Amino acid sequence: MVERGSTGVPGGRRKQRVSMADVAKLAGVSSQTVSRVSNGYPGVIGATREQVLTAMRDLGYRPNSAARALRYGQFNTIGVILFSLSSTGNSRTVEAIATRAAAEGYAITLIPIDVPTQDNVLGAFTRMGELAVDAVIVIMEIHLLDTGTVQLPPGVHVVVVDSDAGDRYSVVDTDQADGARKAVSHLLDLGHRTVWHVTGPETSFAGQRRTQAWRRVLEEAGRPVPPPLHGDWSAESGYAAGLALAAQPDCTAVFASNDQMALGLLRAFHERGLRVPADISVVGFDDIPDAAFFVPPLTTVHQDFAEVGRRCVQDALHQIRTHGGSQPGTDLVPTSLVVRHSTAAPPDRHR
Amino acid sequence: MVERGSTGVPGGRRKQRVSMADVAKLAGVSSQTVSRVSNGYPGVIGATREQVLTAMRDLGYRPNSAARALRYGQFNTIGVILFSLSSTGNSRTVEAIATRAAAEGYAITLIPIDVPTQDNVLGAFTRMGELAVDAVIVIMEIHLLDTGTVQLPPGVHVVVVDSDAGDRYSVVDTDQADGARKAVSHLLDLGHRTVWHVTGPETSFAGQRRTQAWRRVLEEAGRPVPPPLHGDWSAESGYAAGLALAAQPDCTAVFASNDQMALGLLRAFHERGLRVPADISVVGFDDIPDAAFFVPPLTTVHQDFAEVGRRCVQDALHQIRTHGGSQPGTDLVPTSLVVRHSTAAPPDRHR
DNA sequence: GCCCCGCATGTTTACGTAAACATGTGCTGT
DNA sequence: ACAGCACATGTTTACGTAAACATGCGGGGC
Repeated sequence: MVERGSTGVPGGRRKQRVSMADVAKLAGVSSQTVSRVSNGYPGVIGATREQVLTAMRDLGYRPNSAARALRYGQFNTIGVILFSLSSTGNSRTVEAIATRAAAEGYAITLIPIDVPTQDNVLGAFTRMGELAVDAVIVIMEIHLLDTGTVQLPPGVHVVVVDSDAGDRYSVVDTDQADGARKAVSHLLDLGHRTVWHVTGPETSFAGQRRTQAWRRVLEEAGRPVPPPLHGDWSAESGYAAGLALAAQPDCTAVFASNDQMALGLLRAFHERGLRVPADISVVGFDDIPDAAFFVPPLTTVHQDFAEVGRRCVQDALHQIRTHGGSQPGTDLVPTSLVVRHSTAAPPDRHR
Repeated sequence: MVERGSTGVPGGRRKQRVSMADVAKLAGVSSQTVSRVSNGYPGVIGATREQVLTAMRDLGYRPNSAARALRYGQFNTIGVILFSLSSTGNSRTVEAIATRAAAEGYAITLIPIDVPTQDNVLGAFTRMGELAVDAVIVIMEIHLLDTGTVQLPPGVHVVVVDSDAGDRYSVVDTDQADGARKAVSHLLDLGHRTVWHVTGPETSFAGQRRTQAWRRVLEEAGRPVPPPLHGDWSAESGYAAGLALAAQPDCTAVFASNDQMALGLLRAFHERGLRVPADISVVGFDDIPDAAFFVPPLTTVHQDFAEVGRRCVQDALHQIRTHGGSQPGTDLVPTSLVVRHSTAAPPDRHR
């Protein structure tokens, strides 16, 4: 008989992972008793328990979660499908999801999608299907999924962030419209005749809703609606928009659809010699940590990403526990306007 | 006999997930044949294969990864333990890890640690041990682990980012020292007599190494070494440091240990009427996307987070495939200096 | 024409765990 | 003192998959 446990490689161990049977043998008990100790069940006498615990320590026993999952039919894992972690919002949402899930004893499995083509998304869902996942949280413009093509594996519970798919899925989202409303109203209240707007990409529902709300507020107030400038969330696109806006003599207030584009605006205005907020006011959206340290500190709409993440997990767990008992619908997380120093009344000549 | 498949809950299905046996029954074959088809093995005649595929589709069969993992003894999953996703660097590293891992057919499981106490870290490792994970990537100051207390579960392969634990673990990291050297040298080359410095937190090895390199360059050039100012990576701490530095009449150049603190510096200097770079030069570290749109655009050290993530996964996979065959050691990813507009020669009076 | 071999498919088994059921010991109550 | 029961512990089984081994059929070589 060859001793297969020994190997010449330092630290190179066969995958002879320690199982309950091994512990049981060493402790001189049955594997069921080991199981009971491992799971903290009562009905094991002190001395036996000690023996088992000692054996576990000596052998470095760790339960095999695959076997557990197989036994229980669930994995204590939530999958997160997302397009990108680069945006502050996404990474903070994911962090909140992970933290909350950990507190509930769930792990998070990340499935990133490089390029959001139908194929890739479909692939991600397929992989999720094969994956050990009890529920899936999708952080992505859901219309990319085109429900006709992409079939969510049945029996997998889904929560969607940042989408209008509330009729089909459980949706958690920031109240984009209300946030935008607050931003635009704030500028109008300061006395600006109207508010210009730098949008997010057209593929973004969050961006679309902010833009809709911006338009709505202006229309309701009977103000002219300037043509929106199209951005892509990046500071660079904000900078480009800022150069264009600086050439508009009647532009005294801008609502940017996120803080990074607002940063680009600030730089463009600074370059063109426009003082913020004396000559022109800027409001952003997101309230990223850096926003308070822009020059000048940015007035912006605060999004509670942590709360979004928390509710996602709550909803996912609820679906898991009730076997999909919850109805589709949209859960809106409120926003708040954080007023800093990038907004003020318009210059006198524009009054 | 009660039919347990039916339930009154809309969409609420028992966990009667479709198994190979179900497919086999419908297709009129044995489950082994289904297995063969599922895994694309040869030795199944066309007609039979078609029958099985049809049955799979009809029932919506998806393989159970827990059973697979149990059978094979591995999970095709890499765990990532991290302190925070909030920092740009971490989230981009994680994104790169996830992307690369996905390309290799591995999933990523995230374990966040709220507060990096020994207990929490230990808990995370324990959970990882129980988790279905073939390797672990730790993004964290490793000295928090204090190897005496925290025991990595044996048989789990580990890669560490941002640490000096190269003697015990496989470490992948940005070449912090070289990056800092480039930053400080750049400023000296411009004619500054010396360079002030805002550090990262003392608990950060990355920060420590940047600070060491800063000091070393000054000493080697025979320049005075001003007392470093202590930051915590946040723009706010950079702002505070900036206010202090603005009061130093002989300070003409500052190296901030990351871009966010540099942002804080820029704002403080702007508030104090110091022009950057005419009166004072600033260099950051990281090259976050926004840095190009600071006022003025920031000269900074570019870190290739994506490459770090990629190498982490490569190393982890290598360990998995060779059963831990790789030796501990440090794999350094090079940096580059990106010169923008926040640096210039010192004002004449300081020449 | 018969034997043997190859190939398609079926059967058995093990992976590690834990519920369900089975056993056996000692103590309690009358 | 003995029935009966509570409690500690052991045994069996199922979870879904796939390797290893077994079966059975048809066709080619002699």
